Amino acid sequence: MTELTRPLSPRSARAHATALAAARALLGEGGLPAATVDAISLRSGVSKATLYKHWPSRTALAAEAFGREMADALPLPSTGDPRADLVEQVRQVSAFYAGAKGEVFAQLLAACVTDPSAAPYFREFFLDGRRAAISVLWQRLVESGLASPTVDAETATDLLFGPLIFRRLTGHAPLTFAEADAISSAALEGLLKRE
Amino acid sequence: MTELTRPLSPRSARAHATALAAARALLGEGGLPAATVDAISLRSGVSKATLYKHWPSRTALAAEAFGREMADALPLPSTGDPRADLVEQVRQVSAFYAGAKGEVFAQLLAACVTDPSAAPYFREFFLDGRRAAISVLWQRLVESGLASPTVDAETATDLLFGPLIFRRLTGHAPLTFAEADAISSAALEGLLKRE
Amino acid sequence: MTELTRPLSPRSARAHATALAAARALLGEGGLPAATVDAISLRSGVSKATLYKHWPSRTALAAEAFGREMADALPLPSTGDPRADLVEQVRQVSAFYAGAKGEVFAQLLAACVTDPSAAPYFREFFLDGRRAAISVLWQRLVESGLASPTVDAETATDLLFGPLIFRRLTGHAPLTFAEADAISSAALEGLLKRE
Amino acid sequence: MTELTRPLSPRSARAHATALAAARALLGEGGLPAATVDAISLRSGVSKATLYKHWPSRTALAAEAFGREMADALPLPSTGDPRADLVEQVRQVSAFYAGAKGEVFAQLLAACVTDPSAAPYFREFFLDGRRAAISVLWQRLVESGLASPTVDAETATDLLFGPLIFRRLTGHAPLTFAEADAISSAALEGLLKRE
DNA sequence: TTATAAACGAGACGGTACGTCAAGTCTTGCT
DNA sequence: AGCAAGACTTGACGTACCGTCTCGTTTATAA
Repeated sequence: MTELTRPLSPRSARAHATALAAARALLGEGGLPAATVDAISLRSGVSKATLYKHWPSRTALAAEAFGREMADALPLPSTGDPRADLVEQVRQVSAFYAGAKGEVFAQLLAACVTDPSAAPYFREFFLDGRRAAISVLWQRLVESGLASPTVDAETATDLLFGPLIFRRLTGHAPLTFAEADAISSAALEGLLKRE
Repeated sequence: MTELTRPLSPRSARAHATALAAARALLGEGGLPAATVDAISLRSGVSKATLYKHWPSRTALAAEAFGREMADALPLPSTGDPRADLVEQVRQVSAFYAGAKGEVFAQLLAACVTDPSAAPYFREFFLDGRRAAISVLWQRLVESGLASPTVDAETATDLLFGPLIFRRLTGHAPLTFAEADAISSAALEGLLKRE
Repeated sequence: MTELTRPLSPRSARAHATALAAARALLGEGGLPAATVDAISLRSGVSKATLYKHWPSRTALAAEAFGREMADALPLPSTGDPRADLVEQVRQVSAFYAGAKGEVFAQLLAACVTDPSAAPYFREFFLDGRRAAISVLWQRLVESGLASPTVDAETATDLLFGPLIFRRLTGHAPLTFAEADAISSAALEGLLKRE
Repeated sequence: MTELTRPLSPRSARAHATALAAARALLGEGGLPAATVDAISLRSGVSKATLYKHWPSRTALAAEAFGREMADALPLPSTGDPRADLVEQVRQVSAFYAGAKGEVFAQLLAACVTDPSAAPYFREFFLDGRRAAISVLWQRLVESGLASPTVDAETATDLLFGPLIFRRLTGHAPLTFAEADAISSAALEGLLKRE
């Protein structure tokens, strides 16, 4: 448990949860631009003052809402073939980025650049989750002897997803499965051990 | 010549250039947040109305100003060793991202997510330049037989810089030379031919 | 001939007339707000620079256009009965003020408050014409011995039309024939000689 | 109490009053042109957004400020002689129109033509007050048997002040006491009963 | 007929103010 | 006490129209 997830009084917990639900709904309807503080307050019935007692900024609130929603949306593949699992995960994630949720992801990532107070929330509730998932897959590869233990999961994650995210942000190239495969295979060639 | 760089009357050209200079200065002083439309107008003496005739939004203006400034700031290494050149370029770029200019880069990249009208300007005046530079280096590698012609420069660029940019945006990991080397060597392992 | 109506070269005269025609049309379509300098220039093909060589301001141009149009629109009644003629004139004018043209009149009168350079044009091309018409009627009354020569036509005009215009501007009371009659009869009672 | 004068929370009332005071001061210094929204906001410390929550437009704000200021500035004469009182009132009002405040009055009247949203404010806070004052005087005349009850105070007011205001707006004739007397006596001749 | 100077057409520019928006803070009153 | 309601400040945005200016072209008149 971190500083961002301390226990709350029942009343506070209710306000907290209600606000998150409203934010999630608004994010789904119109992305981050729709998740206005006033809109969240209005829909949830939680006052603005209370919102700012729970989160340092609107972006932080949205980041937590988004992160919690995504927590279960991207299940870990587990076919037994570690390499295939990782490739599959990259494909899934690239599909995610290409879709509507990917748009929200991009908006949040962008917003965190401007609003540093939100970054910890985005990391805590979204990025760390993704990263942990990859760590598991990576660990399996290392244990299978396919990947070198000298490359840490951090670097592997960045190599596998950084390119996809970069494309998503700049929109200079499409995010198809083919592209995802090209990237993941190239990256994995570099990451995995030679025979 | 694209649509964004059509020839202008002398008078317009003057206003255009003056505005860009003011924007560049403001970006240098306080990053994107300082490059307000009013501030640019005030400092350059170019009226707001004129600014909005030349650019669709403040972000587009800033993107062009930033891109033009960076055009020469990142020279191509040319030591004769294609692989070393590419590695050196990655190191330089990672240093760039880690510095003050990298902050502005991140702000612009983020702003383009929110403001789609600015994205073409950012691509035209910054990203494409960077991408072209890498293409040259990549071409040398292909010609040297070190890299496979089946991997295009686009993919290579994304693989080499996507991870760095991702780190810069989320701030989850530092952008040191060591990190840059780890990433570039891992990526290159996958990209380059095995002997 | 006043300073405002000096002879022009054929070319200039053409531009002058074309601009006035365009202004008149625009006034008819959307009132003074529609008679933008750009709109007049665009529709007439007369450049803005030329417009400002002929008139000191957009309002002056519009005032002249309006005044010339109205010159013949309000014919003098001439039934032989001077008193009836005057009453009829007041009724006609009140009907005019109540209509669409009256709206434009009000807009021009208002604009001249803000833009003093236009006032002479409004007087020259509109007000003086109206005032002259009343003078004729008033003169007939005086000659008929119905009105005292000690009251000048100026005062009579103001008394007869001031109230109507005041109502038109503030909109606090309607401008019906009944109202016009009430005002004119009351005013005339004071202006005309007793039996 | 009308819709324009509903009760406000203490906080809002403070902002409302402060804004009006600033507007009044600015009107006094530079007339309506000086009563810019930004200027009022700056001087009063009330933000523009708040101003636009309280009033539909800058003109409406200025109209209310002006009207409230004038409320006590033009006291009712009460000499016991109803006719003399009315003449005196006309003289006072004509002096008012001829002065600096009259300039502001003309500007506001003109502005209300362009900005219909402001007209109710000008009526509510200025014109109705003036009109009520005249009604009192007129009532006294009627009660004294000097004026006919068939002429309503509305018409009398328009007849007495319309001409003055018309002169003030067009500037075609001066607004001296002599002129005012000529107008008022002529008008009253028509309005008052013959013995 | 041709030169040439004035006037024009096209349209960009500087300036000023407008009215709007969302973020984040603060007050007021209810529970 | 603590929260809902909501008004307030701040800062920037993008727009509209005015009147001025530049530049290249047309037109009228005199050589």
